Amino acid sequence: MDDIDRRIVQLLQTQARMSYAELARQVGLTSPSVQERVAKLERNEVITGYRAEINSEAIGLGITALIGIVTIAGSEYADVADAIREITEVESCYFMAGEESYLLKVRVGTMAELEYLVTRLSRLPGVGGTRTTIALSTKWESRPQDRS
Amino acid sequence: MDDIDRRIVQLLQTQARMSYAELARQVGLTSPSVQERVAKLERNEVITGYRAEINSEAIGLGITALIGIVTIAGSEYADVADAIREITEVESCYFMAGEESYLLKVRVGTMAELEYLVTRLSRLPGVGGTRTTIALSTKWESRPQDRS
DNA sequence: ATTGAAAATAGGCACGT
DNA sequence: ACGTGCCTATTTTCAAT
Repeated sequence: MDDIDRRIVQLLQTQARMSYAELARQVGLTSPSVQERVAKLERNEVITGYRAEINSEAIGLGITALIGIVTIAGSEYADVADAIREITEVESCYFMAGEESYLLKVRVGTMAELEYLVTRLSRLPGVGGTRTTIALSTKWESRPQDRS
Repeated sequence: MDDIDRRIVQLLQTQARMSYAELARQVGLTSPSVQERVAKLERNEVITGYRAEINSEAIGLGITALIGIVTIAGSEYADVADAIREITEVESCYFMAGEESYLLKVRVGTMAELEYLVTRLSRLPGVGGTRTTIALSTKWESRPQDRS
């Protein structure tokens, strides 16, 4: 991980479809060299994937909510996570320090769907309670970190 | 937005660097047709960007935390958001319903950096208080929604 | 450095309005 | 007749080794 690697990562973080040729021009190497570096970054799991960013409203998922999950004492944390994983509306899942063991970011199309989602979550084995807050707007999301 | 568009979106959501040629094969169209569709999806802001997913630990940002921000009555919400935006450690920022007006997802390398970050946030004009919780682990993040 | 593949672009055809 | 969406054909650029 030298400066050039960092520069490559930085470029791909915001323009993941950039060609190797273009990357090469920007970092001052040849295309094969850059290909080799990117392959190595992928192999070392510095780069773990490439995603198109989708406007969720455009695909009928206009509501974003955060749901804290309080687990029941004595339940297996991993089992709770596995159960939550089955629920496709849960875009992100963090195991947290604090009273709420999990924090979920979810997306749904309607309030009715959110209600249904919360009831499904609250019925999962090991789940003692939920606390839902709604995002009125997303100011920004998944902004790349500038560690350069 | 027909079924083919949805399929293209779905493919790019998980493999953003897939070539137009490969996309074309998968959806049963020619490469130029797919290019045209993708260009239109970008123009209509259904696809808003392409990002490489980076293993944050690998770039020295091993700590993920969530910070709720209580704003002071009478302060301009937008100004608070603008001030927060200047802080690069804040990867996501949601304007929330509830007591905490903003919820931030932040990444730092060390606890000392987190402490410094929280103090900077708490000093911003309009910020009345902060509540920080730490992610012990990320089970998953930015998982694509299956609206297909 | 070379070869095959893909991207980009232009032009035309068919369909539906 | 016009816009739309797909195709083919060609040139240029890129990927891969």
